[in-house]
Amino acid sequence: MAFGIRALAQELDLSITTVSRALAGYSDVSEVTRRRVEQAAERRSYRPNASARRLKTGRADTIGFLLPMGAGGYSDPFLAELLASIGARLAESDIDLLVCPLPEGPGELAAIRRLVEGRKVDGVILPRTRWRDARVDLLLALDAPFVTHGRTSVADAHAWLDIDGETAFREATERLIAFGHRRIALINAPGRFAFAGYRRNGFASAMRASGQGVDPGMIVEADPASDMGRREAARLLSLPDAPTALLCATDRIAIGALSAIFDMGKTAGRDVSVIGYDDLPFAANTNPPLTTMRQPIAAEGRELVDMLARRVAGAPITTLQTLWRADLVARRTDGPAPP
Amino acid sequence: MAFGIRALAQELDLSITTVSRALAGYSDVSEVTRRRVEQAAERRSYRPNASARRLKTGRADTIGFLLPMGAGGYSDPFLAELLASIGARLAESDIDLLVCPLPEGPGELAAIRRLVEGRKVDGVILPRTRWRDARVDLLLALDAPFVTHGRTSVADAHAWLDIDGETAFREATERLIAFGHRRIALINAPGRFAFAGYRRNGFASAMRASGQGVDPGMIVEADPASDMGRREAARLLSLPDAPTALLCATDRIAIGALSAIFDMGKTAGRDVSVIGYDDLPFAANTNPPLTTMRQPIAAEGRELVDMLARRVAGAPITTLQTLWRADLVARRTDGPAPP
DNA sequence: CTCCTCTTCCAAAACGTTTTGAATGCGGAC
DNA sequence: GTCCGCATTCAAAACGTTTTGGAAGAGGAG
Repeated sequence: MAFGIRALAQELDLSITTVSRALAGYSDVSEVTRRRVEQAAERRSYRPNASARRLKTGRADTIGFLLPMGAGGYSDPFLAELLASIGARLAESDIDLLVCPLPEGPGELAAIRRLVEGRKVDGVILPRTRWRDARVDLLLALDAPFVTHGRTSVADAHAWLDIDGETAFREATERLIAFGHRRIALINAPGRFAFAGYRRNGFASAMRASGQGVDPGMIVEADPASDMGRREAARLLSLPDAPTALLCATDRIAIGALSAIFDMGKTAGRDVSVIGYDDLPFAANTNPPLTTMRQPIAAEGRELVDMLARRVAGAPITTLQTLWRADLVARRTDGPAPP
Repeated sequence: MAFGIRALAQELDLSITTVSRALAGYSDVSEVTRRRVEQAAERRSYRPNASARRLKTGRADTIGFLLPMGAGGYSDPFLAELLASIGARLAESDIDLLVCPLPEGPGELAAIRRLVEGRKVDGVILPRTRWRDARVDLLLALDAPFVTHGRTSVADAHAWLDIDGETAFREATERLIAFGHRRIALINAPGRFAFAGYRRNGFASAMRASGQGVDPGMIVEADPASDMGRREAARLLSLPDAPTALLCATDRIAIGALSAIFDMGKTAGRDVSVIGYDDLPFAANTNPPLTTMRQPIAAEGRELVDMLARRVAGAPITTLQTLWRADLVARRTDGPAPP
């Protein structure tokens, strides 16, 4: 029913071929014809049927974003921002963005299969890698072009963009040590996430370098989506030899920690130092404003798209492994250790 | 190259027709054949080419989510959460989700055209309506099935789901009045958004009903994505006859207000009351925890999907106009007016 | 044996593009 | 007048499905 190329050709008394080639910009159609075709197409607001074009060309002109869904289904501000910047970049190049929610559990692999075996996308972006990641294994097995945000145990074998969490957390720890803190706790994200390992290593290496070993009791894990950050912070702070500084793997955990500190009648930055990670928009508006580490989320989204494009075009994997660094944003939740 | 239905049929020594019908569950293929086909399909992990199927059936089995991009490109937590719940609902029914970022400005209409004229989607969800909304006009003109989140000036003519902001803000204002507040300010969202009008009306009607008129100086607008909320709050609070309560159109604005109050050395809930709207995840973790109004975002996402499905199936528009209410979540940023 | 009804299968025609390979017409060179 | 090259156009064959309109065969009724 739609106004197709056939009707357009008929109206112009041209062949389908010529109309197609005129609009595609081939050189073997005369300037005057091209103009005529373009005007008619505009007038009728003709637009090629995407399915037909895809079927014929074999390209989907679409990429998939695998969106991990937490148990609560709650959205992750980091992912939202990454998604937004990916979308913005794609819009510049007329490529569509298919968002594929990955249910937690075994269903996630089926969802990926549907996407790539159905040829719905040319390539895939996978954020929030786990260290041992079955999704990555599957994508490798399917031979689908993809880029991850975050490294994995098989990082050599695929394209990735990552932020150097190890360095970032080492430096943040050194900062706290320089402030005179001796008992420092790390409230990490769950260990299955690849980034948690790096952040932990950075923390541990700075602690060891400073001469004080790592007290296993000072490293805990909390799910950023829940209020576990708050509870863990409260627990740590009421210990007999409580830490004077809390290094948090994410801003969401840090927010919870701030809340716990407030509840105890203490003041963040003076009684207890807190450092987060992500610099989410609301980090500047906590009370007091949160000291945190900033990763360039918008730039990451753009870079992921560009890397994926290069991968689809056949660039070798070894040229598509990028490590960026995060920068500390000093605000007011950290400072000298209390006497 | 992909393993198609043709190869599968050949391997089974059956016709393409039979394979297709076996997998589609038609009754005119014998049970034993069906089983054989299903097993082979499983073994070869055959999956119909989505483009071919779409071309043939005319359905895209995909819906579009129009994602408005703020100037900064920053993601909106409300939209992120809505998107997540829409995605989760769709996954249950094997429908894909195409996210279409709408650049601010005239380009937004072109993006919509690409989507629906290219037949990439069966229907569209449009959140964050403006009162006069060119996108809605376009969708109506294109005769595309769509559902909006939020009403518009032409709400009679399209399907929508909305939260009754007028009632919510009237009740919140009444609550503040009951607390003894006399000077109450509304920090609203920009007036172009449809919801801003309703919230303003609710506020104004409660103020009038209480006998105190509405002071135009006590209604200001702030872009939730920026730190204008903070600045406006600071300005209002340093006025000669400063308000004792700030009613904020969104939690993001409220966060900014809280921050301004903190900066002035005052305490929210005691010196100045603040009420937000959205109950975003971090609202429970502000200091002190934010009193706000909760809209059931996850349920809204599901309902939008279901409404759109009914619309695509041909349900009349008048049966697809739903108004839900928001509930106040009393926490600790509001209380009796100071003497 | 003929005729019908079921069950089970299939050939072929779409769907709306892109692309291949060739046809047409024209001007100029010989 | 013939031949060649160039510019322009087109018919037809895909792409991988779904669906239409039978056909073939078996079994039962008459």
